[in-house]
Amino acid sequence: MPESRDLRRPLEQELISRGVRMTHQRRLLIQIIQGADSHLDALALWQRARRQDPTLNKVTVYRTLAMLKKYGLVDELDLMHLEGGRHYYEARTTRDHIHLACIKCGRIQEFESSLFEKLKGQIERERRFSIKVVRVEAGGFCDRCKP
Amino acid sequence: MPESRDLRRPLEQELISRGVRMTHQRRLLIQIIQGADSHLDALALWQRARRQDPTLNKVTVYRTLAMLKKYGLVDELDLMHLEGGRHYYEARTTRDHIHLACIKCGRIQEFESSLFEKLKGQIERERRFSIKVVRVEAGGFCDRCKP
DNA sequence: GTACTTGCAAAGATTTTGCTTCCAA
DNA sequence: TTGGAAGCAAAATCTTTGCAAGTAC
Repeated sequence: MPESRDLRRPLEQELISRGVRMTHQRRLLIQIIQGADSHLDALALWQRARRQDPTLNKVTVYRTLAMLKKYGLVDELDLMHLEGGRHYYEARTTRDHIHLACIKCGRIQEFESSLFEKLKGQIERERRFSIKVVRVEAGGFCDRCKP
Repeated sequence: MPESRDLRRPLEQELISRGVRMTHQRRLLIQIIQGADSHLDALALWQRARRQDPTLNKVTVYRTLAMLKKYGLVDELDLMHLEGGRHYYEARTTRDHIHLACIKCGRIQEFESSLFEKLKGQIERERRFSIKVVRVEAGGFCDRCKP
């Protein structure tokens, strides 16, 4: 899966270099996404953004997320819909990873694996399918919650 | 990932053996899910069911799907939300598989792989995470749509 | 200045809930 | 007979759209 974009580059630079207009709303939202400790959904992102700019509208959050998704700068996750049907977002990193969602405590773990990379390669080769985004989510019991 | 239930057993038998009440609505919905050629969402399932029983309510479809999901008899898919935020369902089969969604033509392919089985094993071992459901979805260009 | 973006209000899409009636076991 | 299930209507949740006003470049 060749990837020309340098994913370590901050989102703002990335957007500017693509000719996307930088508004202060976008700058704020991007900053929150990049600095987030956990996976945020639109509502959580909006709530954090409002602390800095109370006039920022929820619609702007949705539109900004759609824009970032369009440019492949964020990944959209379901995290097994442990609570409601919302989507979660994370800035795309250099390496794909798997999300493990504990159905008991709700903890989300991330997991990287060369087997995963091999699996992607296998799909691309055997199906001649060009992967643009890939999402792996597992639901189950984490080590702390295992019966 | 040990799996005690015999997944080849028809859904109806499976439900009865679990003491679930069999209504004619459930029988009809299960039959459609098992015989479906493609992945159905709640609306599509309802539309097909209504051809046989015009009084069957959409809410019953949602409740039946929730029940089947609870018992682990169907898997819920997003298929990369190529069109809207709906969920798709498929009867659980003996072997997990990966869904490949073409972002150009919308075609959904399924892919089985021993690498995938190995990957699950690795997760269970290294994280001591007990996987109950796993969902792998890739979006990209299929062989017919590749530029 | 101009085209793109925002805020606001409203609508749209999908799913869930409350409650009464009905039916499978 | 009786507790669980279905139907109906209404609500809840999450997201998108139309349009006037604002703003980055």
